[in-house]
Amino acid sequence: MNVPPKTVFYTIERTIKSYRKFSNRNFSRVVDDITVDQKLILQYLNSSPELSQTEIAELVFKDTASITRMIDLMVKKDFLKRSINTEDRRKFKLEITAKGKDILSRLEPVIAANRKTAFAGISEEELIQLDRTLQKILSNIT
Amino acid sequence: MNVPPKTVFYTIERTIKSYRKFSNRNFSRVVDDITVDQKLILQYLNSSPELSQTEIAELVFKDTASITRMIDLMVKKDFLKRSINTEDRRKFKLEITAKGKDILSRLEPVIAANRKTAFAGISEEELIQLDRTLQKILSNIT
DNA sequence: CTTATATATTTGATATATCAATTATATTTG
DNA sequence: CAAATATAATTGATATATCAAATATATAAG
Repeated sequence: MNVPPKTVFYTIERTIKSYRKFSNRNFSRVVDDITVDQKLILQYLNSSPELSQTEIAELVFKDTASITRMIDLMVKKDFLKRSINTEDRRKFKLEITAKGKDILSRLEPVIAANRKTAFAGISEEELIQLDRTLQKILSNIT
Repeated sequence: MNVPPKTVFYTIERTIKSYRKFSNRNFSRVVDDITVDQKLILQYLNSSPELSQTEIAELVFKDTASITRMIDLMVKKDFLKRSINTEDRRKFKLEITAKGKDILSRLEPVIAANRKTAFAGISEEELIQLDRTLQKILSNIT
């Protein structure tokens, strides 16, 4: 017997983990060696190039230590270039490399296709409702 | 402008991460040094004492390598006892220690209170709908 | 200006996640 | 039965998560 109040978080967890795996699998068909989170960082930097590492950390719900290490790796893989920010020498300037931009453009259609597959047979209204319920939960616990 | 089809996974991720933090915070008021996942393993073993490590891994959506290490730790912390399973010598018998049982009993009310807080103002019907939508997404991607 | 405080990032320690390879034991098949 | 295959768990390598402490720079307060 499944009682949603007792199992909803279980289902949420399962959904997000499955989606991560699903996305990673599809990404790896098009691009080598990039994770969902690295792609997300590229996307954020692409639309807001002035983001600091701390701001990125907030956006992706990780702490700054994780971001430091992820960006180290992304620099090593030549997705990003890190240089000193002369405005505020505590920060860095993060730039997407040509390789990073290429990857991003090749991933865009995959991202769209992933969503389409995931939401097949689910109406816009139903997604709005899903979002609304999750927002309620969020505001209850934060 | 927030378009749920593009942001729902973001919200799902945020919700589950916040709930994890919220739970961990509340657990640590009652018990020292236990994580949400370790608690979950204790709960599963409590209701199904014959579970193998592989079965536990499936239940908590982790791989067997993670479970090996988590259980190592839980044995070290005296939450669990690991002994050879004479029926099938590839497996182990996992038993909850007295300390583990005590922890579990002290956490039960916290778990119930966590859910109550998280779901305040959300009807049973709404939770069922949430669950239903997530199940649809799951079946689309697996 | 100088001290105190705040902010941005890094580093170290420890836990967890994931993949691939390995070991030990069980089961199947020829 | 012996060889092949399958299953359970471990180990090693690498990435990530999290906390606390450290470092560097900026800003505020006296």
